[in-house]
Amino acid sequence: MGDRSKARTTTTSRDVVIAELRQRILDLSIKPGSSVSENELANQLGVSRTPVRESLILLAGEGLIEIYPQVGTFVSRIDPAAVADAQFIREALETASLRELVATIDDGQIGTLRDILDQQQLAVRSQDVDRFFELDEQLHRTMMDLAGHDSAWTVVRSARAHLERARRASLPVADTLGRMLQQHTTIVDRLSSGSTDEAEKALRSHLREVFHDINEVKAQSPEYFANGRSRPTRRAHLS
Amino acid sequence: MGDRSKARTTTTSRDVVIAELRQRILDLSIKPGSSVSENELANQLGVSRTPVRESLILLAGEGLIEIYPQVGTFVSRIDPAAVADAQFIREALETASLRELVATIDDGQIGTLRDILDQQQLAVRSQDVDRFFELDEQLHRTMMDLAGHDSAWTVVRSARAHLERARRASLPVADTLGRMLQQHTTIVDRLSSGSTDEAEKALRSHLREVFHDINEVKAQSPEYFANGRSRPTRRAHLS
DNA sequence: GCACCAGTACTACCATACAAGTACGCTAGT
DNA sequence: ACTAGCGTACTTGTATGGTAGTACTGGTGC
Repeated sequence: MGDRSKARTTTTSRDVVIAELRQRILDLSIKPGSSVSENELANQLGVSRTPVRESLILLAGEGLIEIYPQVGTFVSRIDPAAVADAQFIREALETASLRELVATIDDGQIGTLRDILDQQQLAVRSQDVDRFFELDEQLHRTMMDLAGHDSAWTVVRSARAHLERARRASLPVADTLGRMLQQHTTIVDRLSSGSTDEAEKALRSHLREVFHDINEVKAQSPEYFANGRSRPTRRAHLS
Repeated sequence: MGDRSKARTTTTSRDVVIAELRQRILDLSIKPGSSVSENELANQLGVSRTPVRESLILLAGEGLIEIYPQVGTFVSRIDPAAVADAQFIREALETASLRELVATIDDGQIGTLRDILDQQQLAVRSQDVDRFFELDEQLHRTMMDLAGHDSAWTVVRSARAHLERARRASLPVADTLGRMLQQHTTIVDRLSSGSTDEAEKALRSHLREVFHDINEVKAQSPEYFANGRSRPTRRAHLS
C-alpha cells in the first residue's frame, strides 16, 4: 500500500532490475561517480539491454543516475546542493505531516509507533545497523501513513535516497544508534502528549543530524562528492 | 537552471516526445482515462516505438501515466486522493519556502515579483487565460527560486501537474483571474511587509482555491475522475 | 434470452541489430 | 620530449521482430 504508481499486478523483469539497481546504489555497492554500462549490467543480471536501459532512465528521473548520450551513464555523486534540497523537502513534508498527526492520533496508533521503537531497542543492543535503518525508515513512513499522507512518502523516499547514501557510508560510531533511538523516543513522547510545537522541533533537529554524518563521510571519502562541475570520466568504473 | 537532472547537452528524440506528451496530457488533448498505445503514438510522432515507450515509462514515474503490462497504457484519471496528496505536498513546500523568503528578501527581488503581477494585470484585462497561468507558474516558481529552493520546484511541478489538469478544464469564470491576481497581490504585499504568518495564511488559502475548480470540473466531466478502483477499458480511446 | 467458451486481435515486454556519436590511445610529425 | 591528428573501441540512441499475456467478440449450448 501507499504506492499509487503500482498500477500493475504482474512483476516484470524491469521491476526486478530497478529494485536491484536502487539497492546497489543506496548501499554503495556501486560507488557514486562510477560508470554503469548498459551492456555490463545486462550481462550481470542476465537480461537484455532493454529493461536495464529503461530502469536507468527511470532512476535518472529520481536523480540517482546521470545519463550522458553517447558518452556514458554514471551514478550521481553526492551533491551538497542536492543534499540540502532533499533535506528541505523531507523536513517540510515530514513536519507538516507531524503537525496534522498530533491532532488526530489515538492510543492504538501510538502503540504501533512504540512497537517500532522497542524493536529498534533490540537492534541497538545487537548493533544490527541494517536492521536499525530498516526500522528507521519504517518509523518515519508510518508517521506519514498515519497522518494520511502515505503517497507523499514516495517523494520523501526519493529525497531520502540522496541523504541515505551518505549516512550508510559513515562509520557507525558506537553510540550513534543509541542517540538516534533517543531522538525517536522524544518525538513519539511529545507526539503522544499533544505538544505540537515541541514535537516538530524534535523532529526537525533529528532530521538535521544527517548533516553531521555527511560531513564525516566527506572528510574520509571526498571522491563521492561532486566538488566541481566536471563530469566523471568514462573509465571511472575501473576499481 | 533549476533542473539538476538536465545532465546532457544534446537533444534526443525522446526529449521531444516527453515534452510533447506532457503537454498533451496537461492541456487535456489526451483525456484522462483514455488509452495511449505505443504504436499509435509512434506513428503520429514519426519515431519508432522505443523513444515513445521510454517516455511513457518516465511519465509513469511522475504519475501521469499508468502502465498495465500486456494490457495497455492509460492517461491517469484525476484521483481525488492523489489531488489531495499533491495539494499537501505543494502547500508544505511552498509555505516552507515562503517563510524562509520573508527573512531574506530584498527590494530588488520584490520588484521582480511585482513585475510579474503587472504582467498578470495585462493578461487579466485581455482575458488571456493561457498567458495568465503561464505567469502564475512563473510567480510561484520565482518565489521558490528566491528562497533558494529552485530544485524543489521539480517536485512541486510534478504535484502541480495533477492539479493543473483539473484547473485547465474548468470554465474560466469572468472574475476568476481577477480574484487570483488579487490573492497574488496580497501575498506579495505581506511578503514585502515582513508579516510571515499572514503571508503564509494568504498563500495557503490561495493554493486551496484549486479545490473549488476541481469540484466544478467533477460536476461537469465526471468521466475524468477515478471514482472506483476499476481500471480503464482497452477501447476507451475511441472518442 | 442468457451464460459460457473458444478464437482472434490487440497490448506491452523483451531481445537484438544497426546507427550516431564520443573518448581514449596510438602514431607520426615537429 | 611533446603535440596534433586520426583510428579504434566504447558508449547510448533508435528501429524492428518475435513472444507472452490479456481483453474483446462471436458463436454455441442451454
